[in-house]
Amino acid sequence: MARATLQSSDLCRGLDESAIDQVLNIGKVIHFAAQELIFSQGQKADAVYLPCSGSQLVERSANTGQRQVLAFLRQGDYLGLNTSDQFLYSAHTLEPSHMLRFASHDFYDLASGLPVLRDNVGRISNQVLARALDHLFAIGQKRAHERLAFLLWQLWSRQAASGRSDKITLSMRRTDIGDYLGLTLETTSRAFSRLRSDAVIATQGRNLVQILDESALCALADVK
Amino acid sequence: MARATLQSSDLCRGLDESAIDQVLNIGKVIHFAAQELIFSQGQKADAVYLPCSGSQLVERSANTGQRQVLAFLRQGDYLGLNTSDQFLYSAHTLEPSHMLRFASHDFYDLASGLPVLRDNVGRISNQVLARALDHLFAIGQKRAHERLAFLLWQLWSRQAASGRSDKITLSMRRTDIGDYLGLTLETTSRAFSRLRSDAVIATQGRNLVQILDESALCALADVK
DNA sequence: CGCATGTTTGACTGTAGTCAAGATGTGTGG
DNA sequence: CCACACATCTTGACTACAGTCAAACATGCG
Repeated sequence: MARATLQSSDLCRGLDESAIDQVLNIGKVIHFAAQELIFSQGQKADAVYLPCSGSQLVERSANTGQRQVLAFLRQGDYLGLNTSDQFLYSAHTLEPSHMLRFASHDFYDLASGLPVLRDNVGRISNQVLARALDHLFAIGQKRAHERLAFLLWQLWSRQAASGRSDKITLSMRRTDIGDYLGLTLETTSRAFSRLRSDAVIATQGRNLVQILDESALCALADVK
Repeated sequence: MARATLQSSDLCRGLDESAIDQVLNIGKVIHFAAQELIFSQGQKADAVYLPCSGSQLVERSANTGQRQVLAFLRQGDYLGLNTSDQFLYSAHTLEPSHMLRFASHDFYDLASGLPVLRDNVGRISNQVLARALDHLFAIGQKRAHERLAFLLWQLWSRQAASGRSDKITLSMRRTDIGDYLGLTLETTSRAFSRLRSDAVIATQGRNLVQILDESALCALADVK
């Protein structure tokens, strides 16, 4: 599983088999239960993680109890790559997950000897920033149901990269979505209802969303 | 001016004089008038800039006319460092400004031969991301006057790095502040009034803010 | 089946947005 | 140097969107 994750990752794009072996060599697959803490905000940033299976959540919380969810992760994403010496956020799993873990010093030592890997890390940093800017725009400028459309489009387009389907399975709660979008869970729920009644999406159970009108979703999300 | 900017920059931290000369060699100081465009969103990202004087604004706008201000810059900041092949945002000056400009290929060629410079670029990327996450948290979770406190604290603590003073000169309009904080200019203005009546700040003219109660400002901004 | 957890909906409140008028700066030309 | 005109900012009145509190409704697990 670890090898498959690496081979299909942007991180190892352009690396030959032997280089991938070197990367694999310093990593270790760890299993986490659902809702298990991976690391905490403020903790020494001593590791880099690659999700191999399951889904994870990245969040920042304040003394005041407020919480901002920063990202939802899955296979193909990265965790802990762009940190100073302390983690600026916490991460925990949503579903049971396998994560490929690298000790930071091992990882950066290896990267400094593999220019391709090093460049990939830089490229990924840029992607992470680009995503943060999209997120910022959505939260700062859009209305509730548009923000939800933005998230659904994000989730959908990222999973579409693997297998084409008009369905999304949500592994997070409404509260998590709300905290990602800067909304309460009630407003989030109403946003779901609105997209449903506007026939943009349909839902089966709590966690399965079907996209009925892709172009409407894009328009609301203001993408493409 | 360019040399002084570089010497005091995080970008050139740890570089010796000859290395700084090399950097200086590939750069060129350009002067911009107030409110002049530096580059546009979508344009090929062919340059990196360092503000030497004046102040600048980074923004993203949508087809719908909505605008999110992403950052206010001044000496000590960076512009265009963390981009893919196209700029993901536009930048223009607020005041007349001198900017040190590097062609991207020159800059990255040089960086690949100077490990210290390369590492500094990575560190700066992380700072940029860290700031974006702070921004995200503020917009997603705080109320209007708290968001303004957050911005004032940011501006104040960054200028405090140079010379200690309890005053901040704002080079941007209320609209710009509103678009940075995800508020309208009217709400922004009311937030100023509120901080004023709560004796957190005082204002002299439109653009000069005096910080009366630093601890209240920090508490509202939820920092430190 | 029953309970716990999570979600939806309803009624009401509060914060920020909109529209509009008035005040305060800022720059220019007489 | 003053007067005027334009920009920008502030304030007010009203509206709309999202937040709060609360109850009813699902869903899933033991």
